Amino acid sequence: MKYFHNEIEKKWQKFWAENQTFKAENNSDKPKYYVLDMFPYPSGAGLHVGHPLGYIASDIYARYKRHKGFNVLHPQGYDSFGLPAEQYAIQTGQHPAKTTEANIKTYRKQLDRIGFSFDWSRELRTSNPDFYKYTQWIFTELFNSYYCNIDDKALPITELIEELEKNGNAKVNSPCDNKTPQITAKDWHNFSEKEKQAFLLNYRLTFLSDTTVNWCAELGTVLANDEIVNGVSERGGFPVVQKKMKQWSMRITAYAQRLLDDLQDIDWPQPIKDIQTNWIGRSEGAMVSFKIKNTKNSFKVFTTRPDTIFGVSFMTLAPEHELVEKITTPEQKDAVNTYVKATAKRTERERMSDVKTVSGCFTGAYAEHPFTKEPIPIYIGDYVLASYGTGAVMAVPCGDQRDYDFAKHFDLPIPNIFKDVDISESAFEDKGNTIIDNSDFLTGLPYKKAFKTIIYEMEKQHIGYKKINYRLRDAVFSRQRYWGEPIPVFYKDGMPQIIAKENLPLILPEVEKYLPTEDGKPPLGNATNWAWDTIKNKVVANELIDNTTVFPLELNTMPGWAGSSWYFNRYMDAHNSTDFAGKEALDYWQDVDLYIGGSEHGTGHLLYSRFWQKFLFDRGYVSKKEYAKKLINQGMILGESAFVYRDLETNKFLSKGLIKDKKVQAIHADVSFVNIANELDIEAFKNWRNDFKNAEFILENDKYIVGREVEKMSKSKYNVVNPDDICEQYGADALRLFEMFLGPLEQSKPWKTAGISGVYSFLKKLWKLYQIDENGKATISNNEPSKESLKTLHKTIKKVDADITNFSFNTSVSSFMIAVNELTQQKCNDRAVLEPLLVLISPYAPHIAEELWSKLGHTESIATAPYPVFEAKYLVESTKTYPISFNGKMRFTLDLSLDLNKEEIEKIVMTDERTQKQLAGREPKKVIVVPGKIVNIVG
RNA sequence: GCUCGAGUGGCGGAAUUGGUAGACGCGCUGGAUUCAAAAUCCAGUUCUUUCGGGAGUGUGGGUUCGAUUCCCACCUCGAGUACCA
Repeated sequence: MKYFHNEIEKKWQKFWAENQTFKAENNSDKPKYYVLDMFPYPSGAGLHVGHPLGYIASDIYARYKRHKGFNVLHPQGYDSFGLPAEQYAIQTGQHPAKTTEANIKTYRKQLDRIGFSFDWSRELRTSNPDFYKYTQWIFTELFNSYYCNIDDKALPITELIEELEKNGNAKVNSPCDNKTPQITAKDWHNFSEKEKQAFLLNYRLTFLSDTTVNWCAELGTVLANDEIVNGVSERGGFPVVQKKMKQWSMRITAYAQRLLDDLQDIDWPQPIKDIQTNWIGRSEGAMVSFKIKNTKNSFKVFTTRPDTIFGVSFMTLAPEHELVEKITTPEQKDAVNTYVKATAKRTERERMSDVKTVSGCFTGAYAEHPFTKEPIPIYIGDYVLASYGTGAVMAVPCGDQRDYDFAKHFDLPIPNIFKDVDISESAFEDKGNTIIDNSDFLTGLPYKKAFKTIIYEMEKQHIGYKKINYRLRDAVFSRQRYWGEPIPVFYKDGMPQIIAKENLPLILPEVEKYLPTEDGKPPLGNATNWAWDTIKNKVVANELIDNTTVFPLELNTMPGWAGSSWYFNRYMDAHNSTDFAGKEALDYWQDVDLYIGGSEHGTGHLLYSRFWQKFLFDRGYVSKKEYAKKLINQGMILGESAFVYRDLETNKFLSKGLIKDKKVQAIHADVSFVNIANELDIEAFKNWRNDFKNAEFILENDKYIVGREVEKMSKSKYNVVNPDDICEQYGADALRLFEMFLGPLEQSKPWKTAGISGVYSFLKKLWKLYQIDENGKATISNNEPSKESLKTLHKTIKKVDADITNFSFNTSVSSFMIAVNELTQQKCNDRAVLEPLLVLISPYAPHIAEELWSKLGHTESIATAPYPVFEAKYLVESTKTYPISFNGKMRFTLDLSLDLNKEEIEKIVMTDERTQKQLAGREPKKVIVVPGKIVNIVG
């Protein structure tokens, strides 16, 4: 009987679905194991061959763990809110829900063909009200919480209110302590309700504030820092400008230190940890106050080099700094105004592209040096960012290159405060062991000592204090879009109010237009009836609302990362209708044991989700402060684009070898028109697009040879390979094996369809090995297998088991090939070998394994079979490698078929040339030989 | 600029973490089978050679009896980040 992958695969996919083979129970005697993929955004283009790479790896692992006796949770769902569906809706008028639904159907069909062991009964979609009900609920919980720096955790806001009533905010240092004014209990009592609400916004973990945001006019929305790449929007590549807007933000900065510290506890790839560490950007330094001469004003600066304070020769404020207006002298007013306006106009991108141009303006004001009392001129300059530190710096030109350049440009003094250091060309930025000079009481001290001394002195004289600063910013949470979770907030007296849990979800309304309203409100502003209905009938039915002063509902929606910040908890109890997940389920599944997905989410999803988990942990809703123990980033599968070359003179297409030094235009040709030998199917190409219909080709050796280049797989490059086609032609098992065989999981690698013939012929050989007769039964013997066959089997068990543990799936595929070749040669047909082998292969190629398993007479799915145990005794047969330990290690390979005893092995080892070299004439005191393990020579 | 990561045949990539470099697959060459093709099977395939060998894991040094693996410097490529005081 021949191997027909199509029949087999369809049959078993149906079997698994009908028997719910992979449905996970929320309790079991078995230990739990949770394998999670980053769920896909269902785009209109469908899956290409690169997408399933991570899913295949996680599926192999999930199936492996089931064989190993674990109760495995392996769910899948869709991140179904997002911008592309909305943009498509704007263009075509199609409701995003409809296109999303259609896309999900395509995705599901494609995924099903690959034979994943997902528990689809737990499928979730972030755009589903059943799901976003809890996304909204978490938002309200964040709103109702503050970060307590004493307990170092989030607490209910009610506890803060109690404290304010008793003691004011003297004790509760908010993370935003720069801006929050100190109040007493009396102040609090004197506040009006509105003032109280406004004050609490300084503490809530999600809060409304006027912030400078990245505004993208083309997309009509604000963007978070991680949604901007090279100064333009990640999606679409549109320009982004800075703009002040009233926005919801998430106070992720409150968690900066814990997000940093807890990286130590999780087994995540080092690059991701590095990325997050850099993004959080912790730096230690000091906050220093400077008085402004002849006024009562003062301002603070943050510096990482307080030890260089005697090298300050000017101060620089960000052009947006609030003091600029107050301190600028009348003579400088015009110049300053011009400069401030000019910088405001520049986009982020322009600012970035000319970082070398020094610009700034003198304010006319002077600060007072806190120690020497000397006057220091105050400048403004756009190299100082309003959003970092205090938006002001003390400039030490001898110790900072930017200050140095600024000083040179404006001809300001550059006092040298480093001993024996030349600063005539550039600033000296090394800390090292430099000795501080010309610095009053710091003179003669090395960096570290000077740092400590100056902070001690500052704190003593109330000039400044030690301070840790983070680069991380609070995450802007509002989006002026339609296709996202509505923010569950209404406004009363201008102050935001939360919609209670029992009134959630706040359903996304239908709108006629997906564009902003005419008066510039977000798309939800088109749904006036929805807003009023929600308010009156549901939200505050018993409250009297002043229709004139209250705008009913928040019209912004949540950003794309809201749903993905907690979805992993929902899978644990996906159908719970009263809570985001039941306590029992949460306690049972705890956290994700293995998470697989792309590294491009390092500063987005992978950071935000850790933040939300910590918050849920603080408030007692989940039991783990990190949600994923281990993370693996799968690499990208790249496409191999094909190019045809149009001669710019004759307009004819030249075969690759004929280009020489002619001027040609390279044009992407669809890769499906090209065969293994890089020959183009000219007819197919002509019929492809109208403008190629009458194309003329100049051939070499009667063939048109295309050029090839490895690029990202994308529709516009016509290099996309569809997994459906591969499944049709070679089968899902071949696709799975091949994707793994392509190379290490975490590396990027090009896809070459030609290579799949290797794994395909492996599957055919495997099939042949079981000798299926005309009745569809395997020819199998129940005899004792040969020693060789047992050796092959156990060697393979050992290797594959180690491979899976190390996630090097590529080498196990090699091992399978070797095993099948050897067993074929040995003419092995023994049940005791062929059955365990099938279990080994089953995670990788589940369909063929199931089919052969059933042909061996089993009625249960192979998925429930236990993983075979490796027995060392079968490997110590012919040769064995012996490591020798003596000032290092040495390995020996001895032929054990000779059945050597201890003494004989010792003799061989001792007379060996390498041993003699190692001993270099010395006599060994003792030679320890442990057969099968180690040879130890004690010198 | 800073921070990571990687350089091994024609190609994708192995190498038990310091012990016979190039497993396995693709491709290529030759052969068997076939009227022929596909499919399948067998042999070969790092380079060089006067057939004894010699060289060889980006380059140059070092440690070691022994280095693709460890250390130092450099070159190239990739990723992240970008005026963060």
